[in-house]
Amino acid sequence: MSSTRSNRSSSLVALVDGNNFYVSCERLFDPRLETRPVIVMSNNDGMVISRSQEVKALGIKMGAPMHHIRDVIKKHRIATLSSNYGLYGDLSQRMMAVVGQFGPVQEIYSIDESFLDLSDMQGRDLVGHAQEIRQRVRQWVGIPTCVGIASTKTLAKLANHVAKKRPEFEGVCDFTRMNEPDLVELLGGFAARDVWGVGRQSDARLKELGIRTARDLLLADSAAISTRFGVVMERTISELRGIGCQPLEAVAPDKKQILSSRSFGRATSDVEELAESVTMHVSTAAEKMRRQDSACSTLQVFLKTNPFKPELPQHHPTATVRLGAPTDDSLKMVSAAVRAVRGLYRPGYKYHKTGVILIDLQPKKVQQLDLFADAPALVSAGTTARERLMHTLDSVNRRSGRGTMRFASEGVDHRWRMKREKVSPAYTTQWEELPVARA
DNA sequence: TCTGGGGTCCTAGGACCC
DNA sequence: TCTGGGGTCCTAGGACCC
Repeated sequence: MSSTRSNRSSSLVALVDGNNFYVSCERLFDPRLETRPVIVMSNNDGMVISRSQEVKALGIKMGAPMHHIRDVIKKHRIATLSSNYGLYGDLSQRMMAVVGQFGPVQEIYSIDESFLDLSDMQGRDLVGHAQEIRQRVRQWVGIPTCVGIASTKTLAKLANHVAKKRPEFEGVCDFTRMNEPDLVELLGGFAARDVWGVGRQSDARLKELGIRTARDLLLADSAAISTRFGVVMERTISELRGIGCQPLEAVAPDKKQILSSRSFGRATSDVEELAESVTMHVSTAAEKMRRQDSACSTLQVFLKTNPFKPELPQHHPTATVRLGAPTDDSLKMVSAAVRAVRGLYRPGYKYHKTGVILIDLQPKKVQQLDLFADAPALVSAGTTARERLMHTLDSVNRRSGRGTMRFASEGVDHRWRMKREKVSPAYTTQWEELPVARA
């Protein structure tokens, strides 16, 4: 054991994470929420995706279906809000910009978390530095955060978790300040499930081997774990021991696939409505794809009935659609996808979700040509009329809001659109909805 | 009435080739 | 009588993350 963390001094990683991020965003613009327990709900107001401290204390779990907790909500006067991703995304960008000033390399890991490389601060006051980050984000953006510091990403995640759970750390936990026996003992107080990369399934199987805590996992026989659980879990153990297996990625790599899907507010058996929703998903996904300058030659379309209603007949077909030469042309993709919907559709089922996945993504410049195509689709000099149209479409929608310019086959009625009954205003991204300060 | 959406990586198994 | 072995590619599915 003495050698397991001997090289930990070589790198320093901080994880900065927003506390109850969506709830914090909502509270920032509606101070009345400060004194109430608050829940932010998923799309369609279906389940819990962010909870204030008070809600966590009441034992309401992440992911709980809203209709299971109706009574608790009423009893404790919990405020429930539809999710407002425009708001969260905007505040996220501000938070990331502030955090990024505190280290030479930042990896934005999710909407509310980023890693910072602090390796060049060896021997300096890291806790003080981290407190400064927290204070500035709080002051400039308004979001409370916690910071975990350690020699690897996995340990930094765990340190962050400790900082959140143990008030005595005052929001910052630095594992590199602790000596090894103390750290191992501390980890004995946290479940294996709290470790990044240990999910529900692995946790159950680890328990069968007597591995219950983060400490147990750190001390486990990694060769034996590797055969039973695979290389991913083996890497997790290495990271717990201070051996970095996951470098920081400052530049987000291009997406390898892009998915757009959504449950309906109300199930439908109407093939035209299914086609409308799929048209919308294709155009959303294609716009994202063009933003990263990629093209694709294959897409998948799927329909799903509601799996939570086993008493109804179930149908969840998928179609894989080949497009020929790689393309980023929404029109081409829409017509192929809609054809696929008509092929997949069976009358008599209540569909409650559709989706489109663009797979096979590749940079536009280096694409393979279709051997049988009449003419190269995208390599022609300059831009084609179709490309200019896509460009116009994207810039209009960027400037004036999604859906300003769209395909006729997306329909206008949208009786299937999702439910968002309690959404807060777009405080930071729409002029008409800016908060007003009163004297 | 009522259970999200968007990703990544890994593995197993089948088809096919030499 | 004997019934291989190694490699690639593709797909589906599982597990994990937030």
